[in-house]
Amino acid sequence: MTEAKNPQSSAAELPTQYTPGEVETSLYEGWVERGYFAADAKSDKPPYAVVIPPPNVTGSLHLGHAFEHTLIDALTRRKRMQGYETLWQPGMDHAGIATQNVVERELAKEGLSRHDLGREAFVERVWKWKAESGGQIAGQMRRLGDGVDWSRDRFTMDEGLSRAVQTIFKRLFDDGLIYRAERIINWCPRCLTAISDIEVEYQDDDGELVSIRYGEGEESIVVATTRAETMLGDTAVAVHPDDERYRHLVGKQIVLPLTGRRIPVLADEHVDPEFGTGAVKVTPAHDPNDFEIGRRHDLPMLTVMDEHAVITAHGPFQGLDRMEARSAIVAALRADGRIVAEKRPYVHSVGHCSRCKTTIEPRLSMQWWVKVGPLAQAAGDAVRDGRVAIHPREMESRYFGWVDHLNDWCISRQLWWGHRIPVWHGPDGELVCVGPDEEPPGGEGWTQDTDVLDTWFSSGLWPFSTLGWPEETESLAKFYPNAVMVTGYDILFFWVARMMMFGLYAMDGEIPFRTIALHGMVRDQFGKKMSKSFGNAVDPLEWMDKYGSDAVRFTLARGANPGTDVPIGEDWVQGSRNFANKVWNATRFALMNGATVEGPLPAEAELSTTDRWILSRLNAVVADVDALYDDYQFAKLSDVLFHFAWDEVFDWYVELSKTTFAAGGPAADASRRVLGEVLDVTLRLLHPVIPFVTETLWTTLTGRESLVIADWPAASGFRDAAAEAEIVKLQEVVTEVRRFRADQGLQPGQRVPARVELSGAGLQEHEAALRQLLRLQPEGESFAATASLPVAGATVALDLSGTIDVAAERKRLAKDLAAAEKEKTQAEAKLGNEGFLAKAPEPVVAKIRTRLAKAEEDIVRIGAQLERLPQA
RNA sequence: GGGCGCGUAGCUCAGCGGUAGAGCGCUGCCCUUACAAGGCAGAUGUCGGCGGUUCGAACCCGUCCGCGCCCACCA
Repeated sequence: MTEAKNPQSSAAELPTQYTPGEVETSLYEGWVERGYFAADAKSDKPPYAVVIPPPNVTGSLHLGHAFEHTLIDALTRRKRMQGYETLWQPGMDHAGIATQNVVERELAKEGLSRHDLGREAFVERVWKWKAESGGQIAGQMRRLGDGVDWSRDRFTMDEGLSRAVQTIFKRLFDDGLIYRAERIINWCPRCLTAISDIEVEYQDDDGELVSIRYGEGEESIVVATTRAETMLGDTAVAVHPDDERYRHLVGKQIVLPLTGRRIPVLADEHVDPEFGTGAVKVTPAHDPNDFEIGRRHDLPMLTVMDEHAVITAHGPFQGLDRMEARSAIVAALRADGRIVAEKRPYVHSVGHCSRCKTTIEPRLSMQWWVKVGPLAQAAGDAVRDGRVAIHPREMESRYFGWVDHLNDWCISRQLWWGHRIPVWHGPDGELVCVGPDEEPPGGEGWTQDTDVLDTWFSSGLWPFSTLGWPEETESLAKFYPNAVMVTGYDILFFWVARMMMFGLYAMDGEIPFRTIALHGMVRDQFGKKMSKSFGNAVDPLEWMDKYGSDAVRFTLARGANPGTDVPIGEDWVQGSRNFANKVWNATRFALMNGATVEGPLPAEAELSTTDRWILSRLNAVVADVDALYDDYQFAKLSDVLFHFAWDEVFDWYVELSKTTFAAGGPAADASRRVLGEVLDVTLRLLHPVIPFVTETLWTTLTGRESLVIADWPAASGFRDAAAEAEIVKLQEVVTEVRRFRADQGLQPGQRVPARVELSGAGLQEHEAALRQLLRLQPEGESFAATASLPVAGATVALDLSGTIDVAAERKRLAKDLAAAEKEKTQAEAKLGNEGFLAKAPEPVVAKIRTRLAKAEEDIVRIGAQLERLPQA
């Protein structure tokens, strides 16, 4: 064996199996300590910035986070290797209502409510929770290998970001884009707060549609409702203006049952005469449509429920919960003979609080609003004019559909956990919006608004608030706009659209990021949604402990087709672990055989065909992977790397190199350098997705400091089509002979005397390797060919000493013959088709001709082989 | 009611106009000195149905059936 340039001891350091364990943790801490992930705003390098979609501090990360982090980490690691000043901005979201609910549930276990503590103590308590949850999340991120700049860690409620919130609030307020108004809002009677339209989840519930007769005799009209309890607040009945049936009643007053109140019948365009009876009860204070009708007709707004959705209207129903009231009122109406029809069950769409699933109660309420018109217009335009690209493209329509038909955004929440609205109320109802450096108005009777802001208000500022805005920091100048926003399609409206609106507004029309790359949701191995209640949710830590972070990451990346959901099962993670182990062992082999990265690659003339083949393929793969990264095709690039590494490098190049190494000499030296090169580059290519195992192997292989700061491979442009074709041919010959051996029941290790004739295929160079791969002995003196296998112009004759299984061989050949004949028929049919010849492009026709020629050749060859077989 | 998308090997999914693919699973042989978390060989599909366009369709068009998601003020 030739002296290796690499210390032989390095291979001995590697055990025969890859065990991720604590290796991963210590590697990660080393990376952080050495400052690899720190982003320097003063750097001359071009910037590449991505913000983390800040996880809610409601607990710990799930597999969906691991997925998203894998993608962002891979992107940023590659860019860092490419020489960009890379910032992966970490941080977390206070997640107002979600976190408040979690802490309230914790309190409930102690038998306490937030009111027992009072606002200040409760908020204190939430901060304590935040510290715990935040610590847990940071730990998970480190375990995953997230290359974030921890020195820049932010929280949506930290001092700087609170300042950003106050600044933009003030600016919007002064621009007239934030206002206060009393409207029907979505009220959660459990969370006791207003929520925005998109925080309402609609689902089909079973209800009961009752038709109730209002008024008496001639002057009566039947209305239908699923919410009978709201009739207590009815202040009109509406019909369509053109509806002949009710024309005589319009303008009249009729008696509202159970109350004795007289309410008008009025005409309004909104009413659909086709629906139900064509008459609608109008409850302006408890239904958004009715509210609009009420506004148009100047109706009284009669509130009959309190914030808990308990009836407040005077009378027998007072104090009843809305659901109790519903049945009580229906019963009372039935007793009065006023129920003229009932439909049960009646399936209809009902809104629920997305946080606690309680049925939403539309409620008339004074709230703060953002006037989204101009902001949404700009957000839509930025995508329309191509300044921001949405990937995958199909998601654009969803974005436009939302941004272009947006109602004003209710931003106030009656919660305690969040950014307090910076407006002070004066004794006479004055409103003063207070900016960050301003003193709130003093004096008697001035109090700060008690509401807090919707949590998405602060996260909407994330791409620039994390960089120091409103200060004009170096970081802001360097890293805004971000390169890409990687996030789930489920929060396109909640978050992405808001960042677009606020980014463009606060940064004077500058977009927050150039590309929006939307990923799907992680699902279980059967494609089912993961959820705790369904019992199929997985703690990423569990799998990381069992199989390593790399395995989890690789599995997630392999499933990441743009915008589509990602199924993941434990078996698949196991498969990825196996891949990591394979890479591990291939590198061990290389080290044991003196593979090296030292010195220049041997000149082309010194390289064997095999070397040139693998280098040619390597360069093709580098180019492919680059293109796929630029298109956010994580699944495909992972697949390309998986197959290149395993099928081509490990199963063929490494196997072929064994012969070369055994022979020694300059060819072996050249191969050692090429193997070193191929592994070096392959490890670099794999590093962004599986950083840990690649780091361990690469530093051992190269003796250099770290792959994290290594250069990303550049395709050299070296390609050798002839070498590629030659190796493909060699693979054909080897596979064919192996197939024969398997069919003949030969044991894989059994040596067989053989005579090989490879010059016809131009494969002479590979005879030694071929003999090694096929376990073929020299023919010896008494050689008697009992089987002769012609393939691809080469012939391999084997001496099976008369033990050939004729039946098996006949079966195999018959099958091949049938395939060749089918092939011939198909090709002939094509070539006999004038339309095809006239219209098909030349390369296609040529391909068919080649196929036909090969099929004919095969038929002759196989026929001859069959003939040579002894009769059974 | 609108909009988007999906039905391809047992499972989960790629492919989106020129001989049907991957991973896992399955069958057989093998502990061949990097790796049994491995090697080699193999089996498996009327590409949801029906029409149409085309020399040629899993891929384009129409239609039907079955799913999923998003949006919408169905009393």
